[in-house]
Amino acid sequence: MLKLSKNTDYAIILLCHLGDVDAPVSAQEIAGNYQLPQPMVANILKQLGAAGLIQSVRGQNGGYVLARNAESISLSDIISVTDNPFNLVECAHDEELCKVHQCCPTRQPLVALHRSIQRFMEDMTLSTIISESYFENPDAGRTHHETTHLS
Amino acid sequence: MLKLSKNTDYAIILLCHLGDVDAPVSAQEIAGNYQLPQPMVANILKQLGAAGLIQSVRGQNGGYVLARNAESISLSDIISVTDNPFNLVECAHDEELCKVHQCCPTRQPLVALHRSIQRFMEDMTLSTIISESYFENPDAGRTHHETTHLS
DNA sequence: TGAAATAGTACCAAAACAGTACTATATTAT
DNA sequence: ATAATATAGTACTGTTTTGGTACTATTTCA
Repeated sequence: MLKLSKNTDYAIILLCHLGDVDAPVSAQEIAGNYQLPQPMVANILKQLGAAGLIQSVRGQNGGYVLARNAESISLSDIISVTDNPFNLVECAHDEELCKVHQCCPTRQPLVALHRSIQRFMEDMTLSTIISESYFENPDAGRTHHETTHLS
Repeated sequence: MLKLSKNTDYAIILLCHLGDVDAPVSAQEIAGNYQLPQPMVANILKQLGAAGLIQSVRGQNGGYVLARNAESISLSDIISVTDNPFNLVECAHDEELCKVHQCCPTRQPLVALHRSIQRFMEDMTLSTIISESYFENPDAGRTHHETTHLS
């Protein structure tokens, strides 16, 4: 249906939060903060940790921290963890999969679209996302998430 | 999962075929030509007809023809018929839907990505798709779909 | 009048998504 | 030590979407 999964949607929120805080943040804390289902948040953080995007700190007062700086984490990185590998059309990566191996009219232009999206996602880094978000708003302090309403 | 539905995938193939032929083409004919499931092809053609992208000719020797010229049919038009309305994120069109109406970090950049994809799909017309496809290959005649193999 | 085509609608199985549950292990505060 | 708090790993479940089918009615032409 050409839309991002909740996993990805949430992952971006989580990572933005982590990118904005220095101390380890727990799943519970984030889930509470953004009113997201705690088990899902925990799951996603686990995945992001396993993928090496964030680093886990176990034990009491533990949580997660970004494993690299926000400039080096791209939207593409995130999506490849939380969504299945991005493939606008099956044959985009593996031409063998093309059933219509006669004269497939779709491949050329759709692969172009695929690449275009891919590039956008690679260029869009977490730091860009954070700077474009409302975290940086003058009247929205780090802990006052109620202050700004999206228009 | 951020991929095109089979419906859309097939629809593009069907429309390319129609754009390449003048006389009405039946669902059966296309399904046979591209080895696609006939009922699905029929379904998709019905939808495209209802949406006004193609025109139906009923009765024996009937079929479908493009309702407008291929320049005026965009990938966006096609997808809006065969996929659910394109929404990379729920809040892209309807901000009210945003659950995290506190300080949603995702909205700005994801709406940007959404718009970028949207524009690409609006600019990509059926005639462009056809001209980029292999229909126009010198050695691939209109009815010889076997001649070219995608590499 | 029968064959071939679309029109409309409804249905079904399999896959993906969204979300949950449970057990084990690590760390720290007391 | 040990209880509390956290991640790690894994497996499960209900709902939605997708992919595909079936059936009946209607139109048109030979």
